[in-house]
Amino acid sequence: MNIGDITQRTGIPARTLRYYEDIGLVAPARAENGYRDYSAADLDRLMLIAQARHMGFSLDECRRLAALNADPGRASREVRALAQKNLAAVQDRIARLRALEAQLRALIAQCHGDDQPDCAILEELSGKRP
Amino acid sequence: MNIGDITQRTGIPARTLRYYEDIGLVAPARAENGYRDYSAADLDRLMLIAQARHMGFSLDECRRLAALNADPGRASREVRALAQKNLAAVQDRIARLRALEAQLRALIAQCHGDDQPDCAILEELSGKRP
DNA sequence: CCTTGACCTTCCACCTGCTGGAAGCATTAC
DNA sequence: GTAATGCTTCCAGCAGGTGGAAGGTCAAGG
Repeated sequence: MNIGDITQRTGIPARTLRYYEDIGLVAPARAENGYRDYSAADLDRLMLIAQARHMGFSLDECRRLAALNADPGRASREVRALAQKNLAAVQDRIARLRALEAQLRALIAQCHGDDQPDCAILEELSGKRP
Repeated sequence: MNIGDITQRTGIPARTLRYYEDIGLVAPARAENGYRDYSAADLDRLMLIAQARHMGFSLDECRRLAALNADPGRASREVRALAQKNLAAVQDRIARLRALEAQLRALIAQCHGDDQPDCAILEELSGKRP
């Protein structure tokens, strides 16, 4: 299959597929004419990668997931550990963002938001308030 | 003040302060010896920027916040609008991450996580399940 | 007075995960 | 035959920094 077919089936832009080859995430064969010639296995691998990306896995984690997927002797423990690491990272980010949200809300609530220059947000940010 | 003093007072690494100068976010004077010579106003500006970065504002938003802070004729409406745009972005990211979290939890719950190779996570990700 | 160590300077490259454009072949459609 | 896609490569950039090398400066101690 040509790169365009893979794009259609995985939703990954051609550009990104070339990038994935650059970083060694996938290694399609080449046809006589120099075009990338993706095998069914390449497609499978890229499908997995596309899904994993949607689930927030980093490219490096995708690489490991693809390796595990291709390894018949794998232990599902390893896969689960990767997923749990990812979950923890996601939860951490959520926690941080929620704290941020609360702070922003508080800031916004204090600002009049009118034509006048006095602004509680700027006061807070520039540390002019204790 | 030297760059090290600013680092101590703002918590922004010297490296990053130089970067901020490169992108025109701050423009300290230079001493005879070529060292950056930050004024009190520069420090104030960087304090604001450091706080705004903590609140998730982009560098471009920081630039605008700093400009508003320095403008006595500003309308607090503008500051508030910036903050609200940021809040909306944060909320959007939280929503996405929460959806992700739920998906990851579901995946993890289905995987045995033992020595065996069969793994619900890989099955889901590689689309071997409907 | 000299040396040591901390601090400062510049430059250039690298990180993640792409994305954009230009220039140039190959293939396909009409 | 030619025009529109589709493919190739390379180079360059986005955010927001971080890392290292090579070198100038300054303050303190012996």
